[in-house]
Amino acid sequence: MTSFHLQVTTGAGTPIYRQIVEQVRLAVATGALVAGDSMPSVRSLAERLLVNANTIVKAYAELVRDGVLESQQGLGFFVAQRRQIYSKAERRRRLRHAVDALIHEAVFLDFTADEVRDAVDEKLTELDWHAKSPGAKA
Amino acid sequence: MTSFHLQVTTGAGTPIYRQIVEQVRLAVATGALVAGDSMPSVRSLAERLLVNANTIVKAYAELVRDGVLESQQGLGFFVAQRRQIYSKAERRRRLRHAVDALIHEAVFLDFTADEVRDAVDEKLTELDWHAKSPGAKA
Amino acid sequence: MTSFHLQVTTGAGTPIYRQIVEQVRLAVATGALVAGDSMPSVRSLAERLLVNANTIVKAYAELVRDGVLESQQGLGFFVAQRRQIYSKAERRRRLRHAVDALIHEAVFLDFTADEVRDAVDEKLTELDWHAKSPGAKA
Amino acid sequence: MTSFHLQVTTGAGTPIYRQIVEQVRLAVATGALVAGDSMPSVRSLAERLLVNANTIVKAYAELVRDGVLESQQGLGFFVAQRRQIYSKAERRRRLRHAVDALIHEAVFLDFTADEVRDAVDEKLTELDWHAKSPGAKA
DNA sequence: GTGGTCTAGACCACG
DNA sequence: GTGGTCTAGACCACC
Repeated sequence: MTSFHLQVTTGAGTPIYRQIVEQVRLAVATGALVAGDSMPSVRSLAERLLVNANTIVKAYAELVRDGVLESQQGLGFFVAQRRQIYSKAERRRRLRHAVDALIHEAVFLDFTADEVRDAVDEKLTELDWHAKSPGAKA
Repeated sequence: MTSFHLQVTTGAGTPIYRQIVEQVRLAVATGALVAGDSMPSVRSLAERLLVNANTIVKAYAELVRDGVLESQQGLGFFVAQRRQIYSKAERRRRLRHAVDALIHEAVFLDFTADEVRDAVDEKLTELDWHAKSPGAKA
Repeated sequence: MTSFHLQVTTGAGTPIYRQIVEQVRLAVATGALVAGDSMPSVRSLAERLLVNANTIVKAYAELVRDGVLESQQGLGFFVAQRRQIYSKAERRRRLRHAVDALIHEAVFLDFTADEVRDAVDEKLTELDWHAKSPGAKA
Repeated sequence: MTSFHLQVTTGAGTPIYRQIVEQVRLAVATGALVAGDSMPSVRSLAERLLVNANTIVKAYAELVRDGVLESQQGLGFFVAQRRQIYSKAERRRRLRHAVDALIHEAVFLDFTADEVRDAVDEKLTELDWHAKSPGAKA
């Protein structure tokens, strides 16, 4: 049970289960969590974050569906081997969807197109992330 | 559910939701309701006062906006401790957050930085959206 | 709202939400439901089947994730254009998983390998289904 | 929750769960409990009788197996109306059901009939499992 | 102890 | 009215 940092803010717009999903995904992407690591149990995490156990169940279920976690009955959840479960078309579709969400928020916040581009660039260079991971191929 | 007295008179000049707002405010001001007290549920109060549930929703919403009440998803409304309003850097924070969400999804889907940039550019030019609306102020 | 037949049996081993998912998938596969058809509302279906609304929510959510349905906020759920969202590897993985489930049940029921083969053949010829649908390609 | 009398004596020869089973059976037989009556929840009864919750679970499970009680997920246990035991063709029915599940998934994943047959064969030969275990009887 | 399914019923955002 | 998120707490299957 690698106790990586996990934190949720209630009252914010984003649902709690979504925050958990995002943070776990990020932790896996950055290597804070690696394949085989065990996740905190549904109940213990619910207590730690002061949320209902079913909220954790929902978050873990989504991560399982997306191939990020795997469940072992009676043992708990574990970080899965990284694999690309989506078809090329579906991946493009999802990227477009994510871009739309960003633009939607930016429009709502009244930013300009250039400000959006800058913000994206800034984040990309900050991560210094250019190429695909070699082993990943749908 | 501290059952403080609450009473509305229909047919009077003042809207029902305003009467509720005023009475709750008064109750808080006088100490009849203190921080942490739970309010009657929207439905139960609607039944008790023989008014439409949306009327209660409207009254509670105004009290939340004014920081008098707080809502806890799935539990109900509670008398608030204090209130805080954010703005200013909040806008910037939310843009960064939206960008993060996009990048995380892109990383998860195993796209490259350039593919992300292209997808964003594509969407921006598609919308042909360059400048802030004149009346908007950063 | 094409009122195709939908029926659940409580007390059986299979969860209610799973039964719903299967039946909707089958209806789409057989053409009983076609792209654009609207699904019964969460609430109405919950009443009709005498189950909790959240059970329907869970079933519909899974169908959305699998690309079978699409949700339009405030309007309801609709049958989506058929598309293959999974990568080739993931499809093989899922087929293997489905085969494992069958074998597991057959072993548990103490059938022979040939009996399993026959049962599969019987069903396949019954459906007279040989080739991929032309337009489907990940 | 018809609060019929229920009492256990520890230290006696008969196991606690058997005492509970007998008393519930008797209550049903004498009409102290009638069809539809709800039973005390597992946890509450465990607390009331000062025994472990699993003991109650065991007693209730036996009563369910015997058709005395019925369980309604999320609601609790209720005195059953009647009972029915299945077998015989049930085995065949369950195999067909399992096959159907496989075929549905395969159709959904857009595999061909031959691909399904191959996948099944592959798994069967992998297990090198041909015959029934000698002691088993259809 | 673990996860999984289900019920009941709350508020929320959207149309 | 629609779907969506959340809480609370029940039983179930597995280890």
